[in-house]
Amino acid sequence: MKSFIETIRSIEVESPVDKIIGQLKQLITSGQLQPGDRLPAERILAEKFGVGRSYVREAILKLEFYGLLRTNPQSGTYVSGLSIKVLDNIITDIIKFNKEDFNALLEARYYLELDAVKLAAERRTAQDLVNLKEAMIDYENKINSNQDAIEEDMLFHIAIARATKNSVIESMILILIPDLIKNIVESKICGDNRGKLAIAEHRNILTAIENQDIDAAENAVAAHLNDMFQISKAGFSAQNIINDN
Amino acid sequence: MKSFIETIRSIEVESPVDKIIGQLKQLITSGQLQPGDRLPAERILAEKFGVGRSYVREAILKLEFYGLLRTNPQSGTYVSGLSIKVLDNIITDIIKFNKEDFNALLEARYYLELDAVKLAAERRTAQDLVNLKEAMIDYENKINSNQDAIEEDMLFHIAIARATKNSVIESMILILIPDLIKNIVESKICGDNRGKLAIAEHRNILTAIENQDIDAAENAVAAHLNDMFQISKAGFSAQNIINDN
DNA sequence: TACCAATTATTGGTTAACCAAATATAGAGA
DNA sequence: TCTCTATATTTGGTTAACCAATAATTGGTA
Repeated sequence: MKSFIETIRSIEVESPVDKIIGQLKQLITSGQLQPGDRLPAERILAEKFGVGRSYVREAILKLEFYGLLRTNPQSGTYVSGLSIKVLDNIITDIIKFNKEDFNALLEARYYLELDAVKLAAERRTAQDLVNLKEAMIDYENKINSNQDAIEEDMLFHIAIARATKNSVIESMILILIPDLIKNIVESKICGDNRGKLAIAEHRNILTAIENQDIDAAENAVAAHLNDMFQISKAGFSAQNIINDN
Repeated sequence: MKSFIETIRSIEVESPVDKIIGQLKQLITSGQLQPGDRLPAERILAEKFGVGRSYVREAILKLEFYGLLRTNPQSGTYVSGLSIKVLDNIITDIIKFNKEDFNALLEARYYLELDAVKLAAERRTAQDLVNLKEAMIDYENKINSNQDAIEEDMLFHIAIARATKNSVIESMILILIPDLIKNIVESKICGDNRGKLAIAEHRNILTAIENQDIDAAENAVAAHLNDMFQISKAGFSAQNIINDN
């Protein structure tokens, strides 16, 4: 009896929303709707598709999650660029959701940046090295004159992300880092001399990337991010103790 | 004048929807709402939050999109355990026009999943092992009876992501994997016997996670994803040759 | 003819009412 | 006391009407 029931396939009832999404996606990917174009009004679409407006709205909402569409209130719904940037919306959402889960954000950043620096060491171009060096020196100047160097620090890390030549990883880091650094500074996790210590660490990272020494690059970043990594690790351990009870 | 305009931050108007999402997410991550629990009815939530029901619906839709909730019509909205959206593979459909970005996505998935499995091996609970084993066996049954096993494959990988206990990494994988796997299968990048090969690979991954052998787990996933990794790697190499000219 | 202000029409946003399916309840019968 | 059935209630789904912001139109003025 069981073997028979196993063979029954679940009936795929394609909901009206999925049908609308499919058609809109088709219109966009086929080029009939270009980025910047305005979609017909929701009421018109509903009539054309022969469904209620709420279905159309739901479909549009979902496509907005992906960043495929952008809605301007009282004006219309527009096709936005269909590049890798569609992921940006999703990444932003994920980070927004997990704003409260600081440990998870720290940890994700740690591992992402380790991945990134390995790729950067492998693929960095001469231009990347110039950019990295520039960002590094800007940072050092600010620190040495006792100025705030948050932005410069960020730019150095972003320069690493750029050098990966991986647009997805770059986007993830680009979105994640500013959010994190803001939090780190506000919560004063780092002591006052952290900035000075970071100078040498940045130099180590750059040297390893320049030499295309992947292992050294990974170790250098791991050392640089170690403080934060320990915080997140401690957080997760605490979590586990709670769960084990 | 420009420097002045630069300092203006975009005003973060937290929409009612974002507030609701934040609160619901908190309830879930804090454990006050466990997987399988039913949320209060939409009308009740709307009243509690002091907003219209449509806002609540929109928030639920988004959380459903990110795999945190599951809605059963006329029954209620539940906190989701392992689940996937079988929605159209929108991300890959959009970016497959740009080969470079597609490779970047493959590569990002590769590194993300390596990170994930390391964390999973470290932190997996007994329940995680049960979930993983169940997902693995479901997959094997489907493959051995020559059935389509895309969904089961996805669920195995998502079970790994869940075992990381890192909601940021989990969310990213939850969004990327179904989209990618569906696309890979549909485009027949892999041969017909790929499914059978994957059985042994899945077993290796599970064993390593069970033994909390982090290195073995990483290697097992690397072996499992090697085909795709080679594709992305080849893409990046080709890119470099172009750049070097 | 060119420009501007007032008006009109159209847009997405929002609400409230209604629907059918799922569930909980109550009561009859064994 | 237990089980089953009929009923009532609750649920998410759906519709239609209304709202305010925007865009288009119109008419008048310089």
